[in-house]
Amino acid sequence: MDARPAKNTRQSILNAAETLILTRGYNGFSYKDIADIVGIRKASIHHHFPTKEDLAAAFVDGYFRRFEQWREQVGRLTVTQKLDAFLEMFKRVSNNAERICPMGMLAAEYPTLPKSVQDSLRRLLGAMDQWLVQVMAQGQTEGYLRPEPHASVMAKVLINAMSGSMKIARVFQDVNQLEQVFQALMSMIRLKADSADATP
Amino acid sequence: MDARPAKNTRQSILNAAETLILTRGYNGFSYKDIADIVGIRKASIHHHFPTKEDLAAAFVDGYFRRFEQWREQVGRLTVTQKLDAFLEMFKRVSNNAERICPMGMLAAEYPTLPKSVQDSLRRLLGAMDQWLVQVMAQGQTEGYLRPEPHASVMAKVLINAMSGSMKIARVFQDVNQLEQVFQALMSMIRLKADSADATP
DNA sequence: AAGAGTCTACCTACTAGTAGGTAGACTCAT
DNA sequence: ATGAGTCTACCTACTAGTAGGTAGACTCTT
Repeated sequence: MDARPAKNTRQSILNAAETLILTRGYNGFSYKDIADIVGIRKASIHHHFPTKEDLAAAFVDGYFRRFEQWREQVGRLTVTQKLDAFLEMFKRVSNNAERICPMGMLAAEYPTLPKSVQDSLRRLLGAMDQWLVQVMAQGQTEGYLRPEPHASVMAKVLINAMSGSMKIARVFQDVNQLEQVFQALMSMIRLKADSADATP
Repeated sequence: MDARPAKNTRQSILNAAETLILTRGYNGFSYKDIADIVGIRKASIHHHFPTKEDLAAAFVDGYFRRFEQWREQVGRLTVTQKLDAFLEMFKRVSNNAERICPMGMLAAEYPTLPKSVQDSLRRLLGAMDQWLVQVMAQGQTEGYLRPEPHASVMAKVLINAMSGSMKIARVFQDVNQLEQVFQALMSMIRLKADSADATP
Protein backbone atom coordinates (compact mmCIF):
# COMPACT_ATOMS: atom_id res chain seq x y z
CA MET A 1 0.00 0.00 0.00
CA ASP A 2 2.34 2.61 1.23
CA ALA A 3 5.17 3.79 -0.97
CA ARG A 4 7.57 4.10 1.94
CA PRO A 5 6.47 1.99 4.84
CA ALA A 6 9.78 2.63 6.59
CA LYS A 7 9.40 6.26 7.62
CA ASN A 8 5.85 5.43 8.55
CA THR A 9 6.76 2.89 11.17
CA ARG A 10 9.38 5.17 12.64
CA GLN A 11 6.82 7.94 12.86
CA SER A 12 4.22 5.60 14.31
CA ILE A 13 6.68 4.58 17.00
CA LEU A 14 7.40 8.22 17.71
CA ASN A 15 3.70 9.01 17.90
CA ALA A 16 3.07 6.15 20.29
CA ALA A 17 6.06 7.25 22.38
CA GLU A 18 4.68 10.79 22.53
CA THR A 19 1.34 9.68 23.89
CA LEU A 20 2.92 7.23 26.33
CA ILE A 21 5.49 9.72 27.61
CA LEU A 22 2.94 12.50 28.05
CA THR A 23 0.43 10.24 29.81
CA ARG A 24 2.59 7.80 31.78
CA GLY A 25 6.09 9.28 31.73
CA TYR A 26 9.48 7.88 30.75
CA ASN A 27 9.51 5.38 33.60
CA GLY A 28 5.88 4.47 33.07
CA PHE A 29 6.00 2.79 29.67
CA SER A 30 7.95 -0.01 27.98
CA TYR A 31 8.85 -1.10 24.47
CA LYS A 32 6.09 -3.69 24.79
CA ASP A 33 3.52 -0.90 25.16
CA ILE A 34 4.80 0.69 21.96
CA ALA A 35 4.83 -2.64 20.13
CA ASP A 36 1.20 -3.26 21.11
CA ILE A 37 0.08 0.16 19.91
CA VAL A 38 2.01 0.19 16.62
CA GLY A 39 1.29 -3.47 15.91
CA ILE A 40 4.85 -4.69 15.46
CA ARG A 41 7.20 -6.80 17.56
CA LYS A 42 9.24 -5.40 20.38
CA ALA A 43 12.53 -6.24 18.66
CA SER A 44 11.58 -4.24 15.58
CA ILE A 45 11.50 -1.03 17.58
CA HIS A 46 15.18 -1.49 18.36
CA HIS A 47 15.90 -1.29 14.62
CA HIS A 48 14.58 2.28 14.57
CA PHE A 49 15.59 3.31 18.06
CA PRO A 50 18.41 1.14 19.43
CA THR A 51 17.75 2.15 23.03
CA LYS A 52 14.89 3.63 25.00
CA GLU A 53 17.14 6.60 25.62
CA ASP A 54 17.43 7.17 21.84
CA LEU A 55 13.67 7.06 21.51
CA ALA A 56 13.02 9.50 24.31
CA ALA A 57 15.71 11.91 23.12
CA ALA A 58 14.30 11.72 19.57
CA PHE A 59 10.86 12.58 20.90
CA VAL A 60 12.10 15.59 22.86
CA ASP A 61 14.21 16.80 19.92
CA GLY A 62 11.23 16.41 17.60
CA TYR A 63 9.11 18.37 20.05
CA PHE A 64 11.79 21.03 20.09
CA ARG A 65 11.74 21.31 16.27
CA ARG A 66 7.96 21.56 16.26
CA PHE A 67 8.19 24.30 18.85
CA GLU A 68 10.70 26.18 16.68
CA GLN A 69 8.36 25.94 13.69
CA TRP A 70 5.46 27.15 15.78
CA ARG A 71 7.57 30.02 17.06
CA GLU A 72 8.33 30.99 13.47
CA GLN A 73 4.65 30.86 12.57
CA VAL A 74 3.49 33.10 15.38
CA GLY A 75 6.49 35.42 15.04
CA ARG A 76 4.60 38.26 13.40
CA LEU A 77 1.55 38.20 15.62
CA THR A 78 0.82 40.78 18.31
CA VAL A 79 1.63 40.03 21.93
CA THR A 80 -2.04 39.30 22.65
CA GLN A 81 -2.23 36.90 19.74
CA LYS A 82 1.02 35.23 20.71
CA LEU A 83 -0.19 34.57 24.22
CA ASP A 84 -3.49 33.26 22.90
CA ALA A 85 -1.56 30.98 20.57
CA PHE A 86 0.49 29.86 23.54
CA LEU A 87 -2.70 28.84 25.34
CA GLU A 88 -3.87 27.02 22.22
CA MET A 89 -0.59 25.08 22.12
CA PHE A 90 -1.23 23.83 25.65
CA LYS A 91 -4.81 22.97 24.84
CA ARG A 92 -3.66 20.92 21.85
CA VAL A 93 -1.33 18.86 24.02
CA SER A 94 -4.13 17.93 26.37
CA ASN A 95 -6.76 17.41 23.70
CA ASN A 96 -7.42 13.86 24.86
CA ALA A 97 -7.55 14.99 28.50
CA GLU A 98 -4.95 12.42 29.57
CA ARG A 99 -1.77 14.02 28.34
CA ILE A 100 0.16 16.69 30.15
CA CYS A 101 2.93 18.84 28.70
CA PRO A 102 6.55 17.58 28.50
CA MET A 103 7.51 20.07 31.14
CA GLY A 104 5.02 18.75 33.64
CA MET A 105 5.96 15.16 32.95
CA LEU A 106 9.64 14.94 32.02
CA ALA A 107 10.86 17.74 34.28
CA ALA A 108 9.32 15.86 37.19
CA GLU A 109 11.22 12.72 36.21
CA TYR A 110 14.39 14.67 35.47
CA PRO A 111 16.79 12.94 37.92
CA THR A 112 15.86 9.52 36.57
CA LEU A 113 16.25 10.40 32.88
CA PRO A 114 19.26 9.29 30.82
CA LYS A 115 21.75 12.07 30.29
CA SER A 116 20.99 12.74 26.61
CA VAL A 117 17.29 13.10 27.42
CA GLN A 118 18.11 15.48 30.25
CA ASP A 119 20.16 17.58 27.83
CA SER A 120 17.45 17.66 25.18
CA LEU A 121 14.86 18.54 27.78
CA ARG A 122 16.96 21.39 29.15
CA ARG A 123 17.27 22.79 25.62
CA LEU A 124 13.51 22.57 25.11
CA LEU A 125 12.65 24.20 28.42
CA GLY A 126 15.27 26.86 27.85
CA ALA A 127 13.88 27.72 24.42
CA MET A 128 10.29 27.89 25.64
CA ASP A 129 11.29 30.08 28.55
CA GLN A 130 13.36 32.38 26.35
CA TRP A 131 10.49 32.83 23.92
CA LEU A 132 7.96 33.62 26.63
CA VAL A 133 10.29 36.07 28.35
CA GLN A 134 10.75 37.94 25.08
CA VAL A 135 7.01 38.10 24.51
CA MET A 136 6.46 39.38 28.04
CA ALA A 137 9.19 41.99 27.67
CA GLN A 138 7.69 43.12 24.38
CA GLY A 139 4.29 43.40 26.04
CA GLN A 140 5.78 45.53 28.77
CA THR A 141 7.58 47.80 26.31
CA GLU A 142 4.34 48.32 24.43
CA GLY A 143 2.58 49.20 27.64
CA TYR A 144 0.21 46.29 27.17
CA LEU A 145 1.51 44.40 30.21
CA ARG A 146 2.29 45.72 33.68
CA PRO A 147 5.93 46.82 34.06
CA GLU A 148 6.25 44.66 37.19
CA PRO A 149 7.27 41.95 37.92
CA HIS A 150 10.24 41.36 35.61
CA ALA A 151 9.36 39.63 32.34
CA SER A 152 11.39 36.57 33.28
CA VAL A 153 9.41 36.04 36.46
CA MET A 154 6.13 36.76 34.69
CA ALA A 155 7.03 34.08 32.16
CA LYS A 156 7.83 31.53 34.86
CA VAL A 157 4.56 32.20 36.65
CA LEU A 158 2.52 31.79 33.49
CA ILE A 159 4.23 28.67 32.19
CA ASN A 160 4.20 26.94 35.58
CA ALA A 161 0.61 27.88 36.30
CA MET A 162 -0.43 26.43 32.93
CA SER A 163 1.63 23.29 33.20
CA GLY A 164 0.50 22.65 36.77
CA SER A 165 -3.13 23.23 35.88
CA MET A 166 -3.01 20.51 33.25
CA LYS A 167 -1.86 18.04 35.87
CA ILE A 168 -4.42 19.01 38.48
CA ALA A 169 -7.13 19.11 35.83
CA ARG A 170 -6.29 15.51 34.94
CA VAL A 171 -6.56 14.39 38.55
CA PHE A 172 -9.91 16.07 39.09
CA GLN A 173 -11.12 15.71 35.50
CA ASP A 174 -11.77 19.42 35.20
CA VAL A 175 -11.81 20.37 31.53
CA ASN A 176 -12.12 24.14 31.86
CA GLN A 177 -9.34 24.75 34.33
CA LEU A 178 -6.59 25.52 31.82
CA GLU A 179 -8.64 28.27 30.20
CA GLN A 180 -9.76 29.71 33.55
CA VAL A 181 -6.27 29.90 34.96
CA PHE A 182 -4.92 31.46 31.79
CA GLN A 183 -7.60 34.15 31.64
CA ALA A 184 -7.20 34.93 35.33
CA LEU A 185 -3.47 35.30 34.99
CA MET A 186 -3.82 37.50 31.93
CA SER A 187 -6.18 39.78 33.82
CA MET A 188 -3.54 40.05 36.54
CA ILE A 189 -0.65 41.04 34.29
CA ARG A 190 -2.53 43.03 31.64
CA LEU A 191 -2.57 46.79 31.73
CA LYS A 192 -4.58 47.70 28.64
CA ALA A 193 -7.39 45.86 26.89
CA ASP A 194 -5.29 44.95 23.87
CA SER A 195 -1.96 45.38 22.17
CA ALA A 196 -1.96 46.63 18.61
CA ASP A 197 1.40 46.79 16.91
CA ALA A 198 0.43 44.13 14.41
CA THR A 199 3.17 44.07 11.77
CA PRO A 200 1.25 42.91 8.70
CA MET B 1 19.01 -0.36 73.45
CA ASP B 2 15.63 0.79 72.32
CA ALA B 3 12.59 -0.44 74.18
CA ARG B 4 10.64 -0.72 70.95
CA PRO B 5 12.90 -0.87 67.93
CA ALA B 6 9.93 -1.88 65.81
CA LYS B 7 8.41 1.53 65.11
CA ASN B 8 11.85 2.78 64.22
CA THR B 9 12.35 0.58 61.21
CA ARG B 10 8.88 1.30 59.94
CA GLN B 11 9.57 5.01 60.19
CA SER B 12 12.97 4.63 58.55
CA ILE B 13 11.34 2.88 55.62
CA LEU B 14 8.75 5.64 55.40
CA ASN B 15 11.47 8.30 55.48
CA ALA B 16 13.42 6.57 52.74
CA ALA B 17 10.24 6.21 50.70
CA GLU B 18 9.52 9.92 51.11
CA THR B 19 12.88 10.95 49.72
CA LEU B 20 12.74 8.42 46.90
CA ILE B 21 9.19 9.32 45.89
CA LEU B 22 9.87 13.06 45.94
CA THR B 23 13.12 12.75 43.98
CA ARG B 24 12.48 9.84 41.62
CA GLY B 25 8.75 9.24 41.71
CA TYR B 26 6.65 6.13 42.35
CA ASN B 27 7.84 4.42 39.18
CA GLY B 28 11.43 5.48 39.75
CA PHE B 29 12.36 3.48 42.85
CA SER B 30 12.25 -0.13 44.00
CA TYR B 31 12.17 -2.00 47.32
CA LYS B 32 15.86 -2.66 46.79
CA ASP B 33 16.59 1.09 46.90
CA ILE B 34 14.78 1.31 50.23
CA ALA B 35 16.55 -1.77 51.57
CA ASP B 36 19.93 -0.26 50.70
CA ILE B 37 19.13 3.03 52.43
CA VAL B 38 17.60 1.55 55.59
CA GLY B 39 20.13 -1.26 55.81
CA ILE B 40 17.74 -4.22 55.93
CA ARG B 41 16.76 -6.91 53.45
CA LYS B 42 14.22 -6.37 50.76
CA ALA B 43 11.88 -9.02 52.15
CA SER B 44 11.77 -7.29 55.52
CA ILE B 45 10.12 -4.27 53.98
CA HIS B 46 7.22 -6.46 52.99
CA HIS B 47 6.72 -7.25 56.67
CA HIS B 48 5.93 -3.59 57.33
CA PHE B 49 4.36 -2.73 54.00
CA PRO B 50 3.04 -5.84 52.20
CA THR B 51 2.95 -4.13 48.81
CA LYS B 52 4.51 -1.10 47.20
CA GLU B 53 1.01 0.29 46.92
CA ASP B 54 0.62 0.06 50.72
CA LEU B 55 3.89 1.90 51.20
CA ALA B 56 3.04 4.72 48.81
CA ALA B 57 -0.45 5.12 50.23
CA ALA B 58 0.99 5.21 53.77
CA PHE B 59 3.39 7.94 52.72
CA VAL B 60 0.67 10.08 51.16
CA ASP B 61 -1.64 9.56 54.16
CA GLY B 62 1.19 10.48 56.53
CA TYR B 63 1.86 13.59 54.47
CA PHE B 64 -1.83 14.41 54.69
CA ARG B 65 -1.78 14.13 58.49
CA ARG B 66 1.28 16.34 58.71
CA PHE B 67 -0.46 18.89 56.53
CA GLU B 68 -3.48 18.81 58.84
CA GLN B 69 -1.24 19.43 61.85
CA TRP B 70 0.48 22.26 60.06
CA ARG B 71 -2.88 23.74 59.10
CA GLU B 72 -3.89 23.66 62.77
CA GLN B 73 -0.66 25.35 63.81
CA VAL B 74 -0.98 28.24 61.38
CA GLY B 75 -4.72 28.55 61.95
CA ARG B 76 -4.56 31.70 64.04
CA LEU B 77 -2.04 33.58 61.96
CA THR B 78 -2.88 36.49 59.69
CA VAL B 79 -3.32 35.96 55.97
CA THR B 80 0.14 37.40 55.31
CA GLN B 81 1.69 35.07 57.84
CA LYS B 82 -0.22 32.08 56.53
CA LEU B 83 1.00 32.69 53.00
CA ASP B 84 4.56 33.13 54.26
CA ALA B 85 4.22 29.87 56.17
CA PHE B 86 2.95 28.28 52.95
CA LEU B 87 6.12 29.36 51.17
CA GLU B 88 8.21 27.99 54.04
CA MET B 89 6.46 24.65 53.74
CA PHE B 90 7.49 24.43 50.10
CA LYS B 91 11.02 25.47 50.93
CA ARG B 92 11.26 22.74 53.55
CA VAL B 93 10.28 20.08 51.03
CA SER B 94 13.06 21.10 48.69
CA ASN B 95 15.68 21.65 51.35
CA ASN B 96 18.03 19.19 49.72
CA ALA B 97 17.42 20.74 46.30
CA GLU B 98 16.53 17.39 44.76
CA ARG B 99 13.04 16.88 46.06
CA ILE B 100 9.92 18.36 44.58
CA CYS B 101 6.50 18.49 46.20
CA PRO B 102 4.11 15.49 46.07
CA MET B 103 1.86 17.45 43.76
CA GLY B 104 4.60 18.01 41.21
CA MET B 105 5.70 14.41 41.35
CA LEU B 106 2.74 12.16 42.10
CA ALA B 107 0.15 14.19 40.22
CA ALA B 108 2.33 13.83 37.14
CA GLU B 109 2.41 10.06 37.58
CA TYR B 110 -1.28 9.92 38.46
CA PRO B 111 -2.51 7.57 35.69
CA THR B 112 0.14 4.98 36.57
CA LEU B 113 -0.51 4.99 40.33
CA PRO B 114 -2.39 2.18 42.09
CA LYS B 115 -5.95 3.11 42.90
CA SER B 116 -5.52 3.54 46.65
CA VAL B 117 -2.61 5.92 46.07
CA GLN B 118 -4.67 7.88 43.57
CA ASP B 119 -7.42 8.21 46.17
CA SER B 120 -5.06 9.33 48.92
CA LEU B 121 -3.44 11.82 46.59
CA ARG B 122 -6.79 13.28 45.56
CA ARG B 123 -7.64 13.77 49.22
CA LEU B 124 -4.32 15.52 49.86
CA LEU B 125 -4.57 17.80 46.85
CA GLY B 126 -8.19 18.56 47.69
CA ALA B 127 -7.32 19.52 51.25
CA MET B 128 -4.42 21.74 50.22
CA ASP B 129 -6.54 23.45 47.60
CA GLN B 130 -9.40 23.97 50.02
CA TRP B 131 -7.12 25.52 52.61
CA LEU B 132 -5.51 27.90 50.15
CA VAL B 133 -8.84 28.96 48.68
CA GLN B 134 -10.10 29.83 52.17
CA VAL B 135 -6.99 31.86 52.92
CA MET B 136 -7.33 33.72 49.63
CA ALA B 137 -11.01 34.40 50.25
CA GLN B 138 -10.21 35.70 53.74
CA GLY B 139 -7.52 37.95 52.28
CA GLN B 140 -10.03 39.34 49.80
CA THR B 141 -12.64 39.95 52.48
CA GLU B 142 -10.12 41.83 54.57
CA GLY B 143 -9.20 43.94 51.59
CA TYR B 144 -5.64 42.69 51.73
CA LEU B 145 -5.88 40.86 48.39
CA ARG B 146 -7.38 42.03 45.13
CA PRO B 147 -11.05 41.08 44.76
CA GLU B 148 -10.31 39.56 41.34
CA PRO B 149 -9.79 36.86 40.20
CA HIS B 150 -11.90 34.47 42.26
CA ALA B 151 -10.11 33.02 45.30
CA SER B 152 -10.24 29.51 43.84
CA VAL B 153 -8.41 30.58 40.69
CA MET B 154 -5.93 32.67 42.68
CA ALA B 155 -5.17 29.59 44.77
CA LYS B 156 -4.63 27.42 41.71
CA VAL B 157 -2.28 29.96 40.16
CA LEU B 158 -0.20 30.24 43.32
CA ILE B 159 0.05 26.54 44.09
CA ASN B 160 0.84 25.60 40.50
CA ALA B 161 3.38 28.36 40.07
CA MET B 162 5.16 27.23 43.23
CA SER B 163 5.06 23.55 42.44
CA GLY B 164 6.20 24.14 38.87
CA SER B 165 9.00 26.40 39.98
CA MET B 166 10.45 23.69 42.20
CA LYS B 167 10.67 21.37 39.21
CA ILE B 168 12.23 23.90 36.88
CA ALA B 169 14.59 25.05 39.61
CA ARG B 170 15.80 21.47 39.95
CA VAL B 171 16.48 21.19 36.23
CA PHE B 172 18.42 24.45 36.08
CA GLN B 173 19.79 24.27 39.62
CA ASP B 174 18.37 27.67 40.47
CA VAL B 175 18.05 27.96 44.24
CA ASN B 176 16.30 31.32 44.46
CA GLN B 177 13.55 30.71 41.98
CA LEU B 178 10.91 29.57 44.46
CA GLU B 179 11.26 32.72 46.54
CA GLN B 180 11.32 34.99 43.47
CA VAL B 181 8.20 33.51 41.95
CA PHE B 182 6.35 33.65 45.27
CA GLN B 183 7.21 37.30 45.90
CA ALA B 184 6.32 38.26 42.35
CA LEU B 185 2.97 36.55 42.59
CA MET B 186 2.24 38.15 45.93
CA SER B 187 2.95 41.57 44.49
CA MET B 188 0.46 40.77 41.73
CA ILE B 189 -2.43 39.77 43.97
CA ARG B 190 -1.76 42.04 46.95
CA LEU B 191 -3.74 45.23 47.41
CA LYS B 192 -2.40 46.63 50.70
CA ALA B 193 1.03 46.33 52.28
CA ASP B 194 -0.14 44.02 55.03
CA SER B 195 -3.10 42.36 56.63
CA ALA B 196 -3.67 42.95 60.33
CA ASP B 197 -6.51 41.05 61.91
CA ALA B 198 -4.17 39.03 64.11
CA THR B 199 -6.35 37.13 66.57
CA PRO B 200 -4.00 36.76 69.56
C1' DA C 1 23.21 -8.72 -4.86
C1' DA C 2 22.20 -5.82 -1.28
C1' DG C 3 20.07 -3.35 2.02
C1' DA C 4 16.11 -2.15 4.94
C1' DG C 5 12.71 -3.87 7.83
C1' DT C 6 10.67 -7.27 10.33
C1' DC C 7 10.47 -11.50 12.54
C1' DT C 8 11.33 -15.54 16.16
C1' DA C 9 13.93 -16.77 19.81
C1' DC C 10 16.69 -15.70 23.12
C1' DC C 11 19.53 -13.29 26.99
C1' DT C 12 20.64 -10.91 31.37
C1' DA C 13 19.14 -8.02 34.93
C1' DC C 14 15.78 -6.63 37.69
C1' DT C 15 10.91 -6.26 39.50
C1' DA C 16 7.35 -7.12 43.26
C1' DG C 17 6.12 -10.54 45.99
C1' DT C 18 6.22 -15.35 48.55
C1' DA C 19 7.80 -19.44 51.29
C1' DG C 20 9.63 -20.93 55.13
C1' DG C 21 12.47 -20.31 58.86
C1' DT C 22 15.13 -18.14 63.02
C1' DA C 23 16.22 -15.27 67.12
C1' DG C 24 14.51 -13.12 70.79
C1' DA C 25 11.08 -10.87 73.61
C1' DC C 26 6.44 -11.15 75.80
C1' DT C 27 2.54 -13.67 78.15
C1' DC C 28 0.66 -16.75 81.14
C1' DA C 29 -0.71 -21.08 83.37
C1' DT C 30 1.34 -24.24 86.29
C1' DA D 1 10.43 -19.45 88.11
C1' DT D 2 9.80 -21.94 84.35
C1' DG D 3 8.55 -23.82 80.33
C1' DA D 4 4.95 -23.73 76.35
C1' DG D 5 2.97 -20.87 73.22
C1' DT D 6 2.89 -16.74 70.68
C1' DC D 7 4.35 -12.53 68.54
C1' DT D 8 7.50 -9.22 66.16
C1' DA D 9 11.12 -8.44 63.23
C1' DC D 10 14.00 -9.96 60.42
C1' DC D 11 16.46 -13.34 57.46
C1' DT D 12 17.78 -16.56 53.10
C1' DA D 13 16.13 -18.43 49.12
C1' DC D 14 12.97 -18.51 45.88
C1' DT D 15 8.97 -17.52 42.41
C1' DA D 16 6.72 -15.59 38.19
C1' DG D 17 6.91 -11.96 35.41
C1' DT D 18 8.85 -7.90 32.96
C1' DA D 19 12.52 -4.78 31.64
C1' DG D 20 15.71 -3.40 27.84
C1' DG D 21 18.43 -5.40 24.54
C1' DT D 22 20.70 -8.95 21.02
C1' DA D 23 21.50 -12.64 17.27
C1' DG D 24 20.37 -14.35 13.32
C1' DA D 25 17.10 -15.83 9.83
C1' DC D 26 13.57 -14.40 6.63
C1' DT D 27 11.31 -11.34 3.46
C1' DC D 28 10.75 -7.85 0.33
C1' DT D 29 12.14 -3.80 -2.72
C1' DT D 30 15.43 -1.74 -5.48
